[in-house]
Amino acid sequence: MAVTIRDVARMAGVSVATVTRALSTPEVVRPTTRERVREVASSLGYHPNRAARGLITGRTGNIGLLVPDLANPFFPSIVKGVQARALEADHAVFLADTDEDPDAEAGLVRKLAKQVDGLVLCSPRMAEQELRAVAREVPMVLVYRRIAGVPSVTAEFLDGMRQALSHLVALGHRRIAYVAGPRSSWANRERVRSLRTVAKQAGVELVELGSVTPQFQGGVSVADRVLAAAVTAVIAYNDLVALGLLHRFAARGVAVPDDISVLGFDDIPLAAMVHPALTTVALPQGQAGQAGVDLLLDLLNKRDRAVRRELPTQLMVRGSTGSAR
Amino acid sequence: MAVTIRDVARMAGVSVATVTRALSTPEVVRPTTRERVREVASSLGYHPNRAARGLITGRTGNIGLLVPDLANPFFPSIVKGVQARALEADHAVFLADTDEDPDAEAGLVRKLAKQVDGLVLCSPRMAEQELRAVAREVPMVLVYRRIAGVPSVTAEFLDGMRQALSHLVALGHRRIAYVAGPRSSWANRERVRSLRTVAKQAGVELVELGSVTPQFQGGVSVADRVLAAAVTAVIAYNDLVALGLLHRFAARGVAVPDDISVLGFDDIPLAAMVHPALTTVALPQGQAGQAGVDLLLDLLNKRDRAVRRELPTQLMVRGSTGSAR
DNA sequence: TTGAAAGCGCTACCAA
DNA sequence: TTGGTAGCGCTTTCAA
Repeated sequence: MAVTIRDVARMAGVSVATVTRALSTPEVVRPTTRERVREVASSLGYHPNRAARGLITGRTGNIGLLVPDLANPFFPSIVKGVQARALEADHAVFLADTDEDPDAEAGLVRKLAKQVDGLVLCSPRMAEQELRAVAREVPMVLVYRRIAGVPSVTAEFLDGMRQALSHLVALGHRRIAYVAGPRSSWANRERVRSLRTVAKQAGVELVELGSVTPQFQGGVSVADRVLAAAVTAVIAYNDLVALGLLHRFAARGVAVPDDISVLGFDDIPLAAMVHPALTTVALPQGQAGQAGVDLLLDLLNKRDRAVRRELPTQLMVRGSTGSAR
Repeated sequence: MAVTIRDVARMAGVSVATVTRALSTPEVVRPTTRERVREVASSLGYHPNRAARGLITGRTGNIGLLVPDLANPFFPSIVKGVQARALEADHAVFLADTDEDPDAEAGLVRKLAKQVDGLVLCSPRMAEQELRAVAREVPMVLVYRRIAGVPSVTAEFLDGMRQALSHLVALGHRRIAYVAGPRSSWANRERVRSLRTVAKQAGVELVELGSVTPQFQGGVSVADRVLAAAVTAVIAYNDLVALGLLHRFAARGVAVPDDISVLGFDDIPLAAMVHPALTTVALPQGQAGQAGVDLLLDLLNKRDRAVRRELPTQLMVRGSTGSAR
C-alpha cells in the first residue's frame, strides 16, 4: 500500500490534521512544525490520495474532454492544447471519443460528468436542448460550438470567410462553389451563413453543393459535381473534404490551381503536406483547447470571466489557389 | 448533491448493505428484495460513486494511456482503439501526451499511475531501465515497444519488411535506400534489424541514410541525399517521413514512381489520400490499442494470459512504387 | 497553533 | 438472506 497521511503524522510526531494543514494551508501552522512535516512527507514520497480528498472536497482535480472523432486531424491538436493547459493547472484529463454518434454522446457525457469537476466539449454533435440540460448539471465549456448561456470558445468565422473570398476575388474568381458539410453541424451552418453574407457583399455568384460527410470520402464523392458546376473555384467545408476534391481532381487529370482553385477550412497539418499544398482558413486548435480549459477553470473557481471567446482566424495562402482561367 | 446509497436504502426500506449486494452481487439477495432495490435505484438515477468505491476496493475503474505525440497521425487510431475497448469494459481513460519528451514522460507516468488501475504505454520513449522500474509499481502494458518481462503488443515487423522488400525486388529494384528514424527509438532499431536481415537474404544492396526526426520535415530534409544516393527505391522509417520525401521530390520535379519508388511504414490515414498514394506496410493501430487494453485487464484480473502479442502486418500496395527504371 | 473526532460514499466483514 | 458497523484516506469542524 502507498504511504498515507497517517504514516506521515506518526513519523513527524503530529496529528493527521496538522499534516493536512502543513500541506494545504501552510500559513496556519507554526514554521518549525510545518517544515518538519513537509520534510517527512517528501522523504516518504507522500502524495495525498486524490479520490479520498475528492470525497470530502467535492473536487476531483479531473476534467473531461469529449471529441467526436480523434481520427479527424482537426481534433488531436485541440486535445493537445487541453492536455497541456490542464497539466499546468495540475488537472488530469479524461478523454472520450464518440465516433460521431450524437446518441452515444449524451450517454458518454453523463458518464464522464460524474467523475470530473467539469467538461470541455469539442464540437459536440448532440441536440442543443440536450446540451443545455447537461450544462445545468455540470460545469462545461463548448469548443467550436455556440449556444446561448453556455461558455464557449470559437473562431471568427465571418472574418475568415471574408479573407478567403477576398483572396479568390482578387484572383479573378466570380463564380464559386461551396461544398457543404453535415446539415446538422453547427460549424457548417456558421460557414454557410458567413459565406452568403460575404459573397453577396462581393457580388460573387455562389453555387452550393449538397451535404457531404466531413471526411476525405465526402470530397471525393462530390468532386465530379463540382466540375460539372462550371465554377473556377471551390471552397470546401473543411480540409479533409478539400483533400478529397484534390484527390479526385488529380485522378481525372484536372489541374489545380490551373483549371480550378481549391480552398479549405481548418488548416490541419496535412494541408501543408500535400501537392499542391492547400490554401485554407486556419482555425486555432491548440489555442482553442487551452482557452477552453482556462474558461472552465474560471468557471469552477467562480471567477466569472468572459463567458464567450472568439479567436482570430488566418487565411493560409498556398499552392491550391491561383488566377481564374 | 447526487443521490447516494443511503437514499436508495431508505426508499427501498432496506439497509445500505443490501443495496450494495443487490447491485454488485445480485445472486445473494432474495429476488423480490433485489428487484425492489434495483427499481428504486434506477428510478432515483443512482450510480455508485466511483471514488468512494475505489477507496475500499482499491480499484478505480480507470486506466491511463500515454502517447508521445497525438499530432502524429499514427497515434489517434490507437487511442480510439483503447477508448473503445475500455468503454466496453466500463473503464474510463486518462490520456497524457508527452510531446516526445522522454524526461517529462517518467513524471507523467508516475502521476497517472496513482489514479488508475493500470497503464497502457504507447511507444514510450523513456529508458528501458526506468520503464522496468515503473512496471514494478503499477500494472502496465507496452504497445509498440518490447522489453523482457513486461507485457506488450507489437507487430510482426520482420514479416512486414519481408513483404515490402519482396515487392520492391519483384519490381526490379536492387539498390534501395532506408531513411532511418531516431536512433533511440525501439521501432527504428527493429526496422533496421529486419531490413538488414531480409536485404541480405534477397541480395539487395542497402544504403542507410542518417537518422531523421520521425516527421514530415525529416523526410523533406533528407530527400536530396536520397536522390544523390543513386537508388531506384527508398523505404522510409514511417509514412510521415515518406510524405516528406514525396513532397520534396515533387518540388524538384522527380517523378514518383517513374524516377524513384517510395515505400512507407504504418499506413496512417494520410497515406491513401496523397497523390500518388503511398505504398506502405500497415501496422494495426486500433486493433493494437484494443489488444493493449485486453492484456491489461487480464493482468488486473490475474488471468495471466499471453504476456506478449504480435499482430500481423500487411503491405498496402499503392501508387508510389513501380518498376525500377 | 494543535489535536480529536466526525464523516464524505461506499464495501466487506461478522452476526443474526 | 439481511443488518450493523468498521474503516478506506482524507479534510474540516470544534475544542483545547
